[in-house]
Amino acid sequence: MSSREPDDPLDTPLIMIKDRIARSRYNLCHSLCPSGEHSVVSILCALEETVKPQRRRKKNKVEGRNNTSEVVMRKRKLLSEEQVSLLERSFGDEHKLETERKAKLASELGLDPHQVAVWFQNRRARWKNKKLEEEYSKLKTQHEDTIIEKYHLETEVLKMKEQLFEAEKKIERLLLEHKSDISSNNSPTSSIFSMEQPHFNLGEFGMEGQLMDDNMFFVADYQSNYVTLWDN
DNA sequence: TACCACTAATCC
DNA sequence: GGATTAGTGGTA
Repeated sequence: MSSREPDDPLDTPLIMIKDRIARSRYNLCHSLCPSGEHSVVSILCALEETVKPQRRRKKNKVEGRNNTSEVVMRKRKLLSEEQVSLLERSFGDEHKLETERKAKLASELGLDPHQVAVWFQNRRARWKNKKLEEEYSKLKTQHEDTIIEKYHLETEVLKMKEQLFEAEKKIERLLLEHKSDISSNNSPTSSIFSMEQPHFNLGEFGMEGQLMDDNMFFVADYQSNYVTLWDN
């Protein structure tokens, strides 16, 4: 009576075999990607992509004379206009084809039920491709519109930044002027905000400003009456 | 078993 | 060369 080796697969529980396969997968991936940057699944998928076998269809063969097999070209029968028309109408009603409907259609068309099934299969594929193309062109248009809008917004932001920069420069210049006025003991500038505080005309930026103290500048927006304060 | 993706074969 | 028909293998 011969006893099996302890490592005989037949003696190994299924769970242990699965565990070994998992560990082998991990070791393989680790050797391919030691940094662990790519997941086991992504590496396996990539490997499968690269070694994906091309499916080659065998040519139809028939038994020839003297038991030799001959390669024959498959004859493809084009459907008549009436057949296609009825199939199209049926497809328009419902893209799926139940067994009963298939048999009924096949008998009405004088076709093999398998031919009807294949026709529906191919028709669904054509329909899906068309939908994808439509969806693609819709998304492409949306994308192009978004790019144009982004460009306009970016241009606007640049203009506004320029305006802001100019306004800040002017404020700085006026503050300096104000300080030099004080030091030379001149009388205070008139203001719409207050008679005591210095007022700055920033009309070209759509606003006017007033110095509240050494660290605070008060700005009124003409158009929206919105009032802002910021630290100088 | 029906369905799908992919492909080959064929027609026009 | 595009459209159509049909074979093949994988999957739920």
